[in-house]
Amino acid sequence: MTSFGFKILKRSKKSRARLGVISTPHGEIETPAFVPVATNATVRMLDSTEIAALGSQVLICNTYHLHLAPGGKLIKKAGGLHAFMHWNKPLMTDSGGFQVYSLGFGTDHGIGKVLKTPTGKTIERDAQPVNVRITDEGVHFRSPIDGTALFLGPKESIRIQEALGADIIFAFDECPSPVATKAYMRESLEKTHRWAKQCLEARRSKLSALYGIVQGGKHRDLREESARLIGALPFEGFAVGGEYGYDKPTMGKLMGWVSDILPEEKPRHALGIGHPEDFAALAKSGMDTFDCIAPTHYARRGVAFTSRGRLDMRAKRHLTEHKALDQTCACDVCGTYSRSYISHLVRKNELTGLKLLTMHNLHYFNALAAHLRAKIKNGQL
RNA sequence: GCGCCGGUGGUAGAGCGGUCAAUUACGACGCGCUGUAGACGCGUUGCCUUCGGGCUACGGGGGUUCGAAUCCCUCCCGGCGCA
Repeated sequence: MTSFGFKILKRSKKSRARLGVISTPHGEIETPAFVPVATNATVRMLDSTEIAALGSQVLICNTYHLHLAPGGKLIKKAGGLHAFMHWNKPLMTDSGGFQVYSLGFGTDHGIGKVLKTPTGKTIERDAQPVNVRITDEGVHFRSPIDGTALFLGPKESIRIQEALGADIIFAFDECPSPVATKAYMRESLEKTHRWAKQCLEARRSKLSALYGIVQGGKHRDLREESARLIGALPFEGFAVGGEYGYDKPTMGKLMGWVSDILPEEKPRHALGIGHPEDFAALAKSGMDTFDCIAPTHYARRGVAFTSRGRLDMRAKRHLTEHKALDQTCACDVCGTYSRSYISHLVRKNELTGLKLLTMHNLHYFNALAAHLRAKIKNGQL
């Protein structure tokens, strides 16, 4: 069994981009890599064999959700997450830090972590979400499904993640809201930093590589401070979380500033960013892996990502188009089925339609990442 | 032929004298979604509009009433029962 490692094969002369390989006990990840999201130990609509066939190298599952059901203990008894879901390639688990936001202020304000239009809302220092209580020690959750109470702090998150046994696990952080004031951000950041150290102390095994998380919102000073502090801790890799400003250029710049501070020889993961138009910016700002729900989430809403942009397959016009979803795509779905057929399935709420879109989108995202690697290799990025 | 029940917007199906252009669901159309609570959420869905409102509508016709999708008469159509 190989242990964790990261090798940089090539550094771009034009940007911070690098071509690399992450080694894990369950195999290698060629980077930059896109990481599909498998929250409940499944990429929705697909089984593990199908996921692998679409070119996915690594998945990210969720500590909060898997702890609620079926529970870390059960999964451990099943032989760990890999055996449980029959996925023998690399796995990551998110720490539950995102749920601090998504089930907290995110739900309260009805917004995601990327804000395109101002909401007029702000979160002042010491404010608390409705269904989540954030304390210095950790976070008290209440499941939106059945009200189950769950406390997650750095120690709890690490315990659960070690029981799940992913190859890469993440420190427990607070993902702050994009509408938080800087005063709130400052305090949140200090919490995240304390928790990062506590996560390192809580580790019992080195079977899983532990990534520290840089926060700081859209504030350059906070981001840099966070990168210096987290980057100096003995994590095997690093992640950047939270929001990165309203526009893409800002995101690229902020990511780049963080990259410049983080230790160069360790891998970097961008948490929850990765629409197709973000890929190049992520790689150029020095990110090695990044996960995003976009391909799977949008597929279940009937949207295909293609080389010519998003296609809403619910639109009637696709019903009469007998060509492939994306004529330049090499995936089985595009090689087999027509837009017309897929549109028909989606419009009739047939799950097969959503499945086909999930497959295509995942292939598309994975191919996009492969293309990125090729460009770095050829000195084009 | 007699008796009973029923005919409402794209569909199903509420309403049963004013607050009804008509609840609701589905459908249709549009918008949103970036470490997934969510095969989801939001909006529009008779026609016209200077956005104040105006017009035409609840099988057809006629009546009662200040006022009818709602009550009465009649015709047409459907279901059930008896001949």
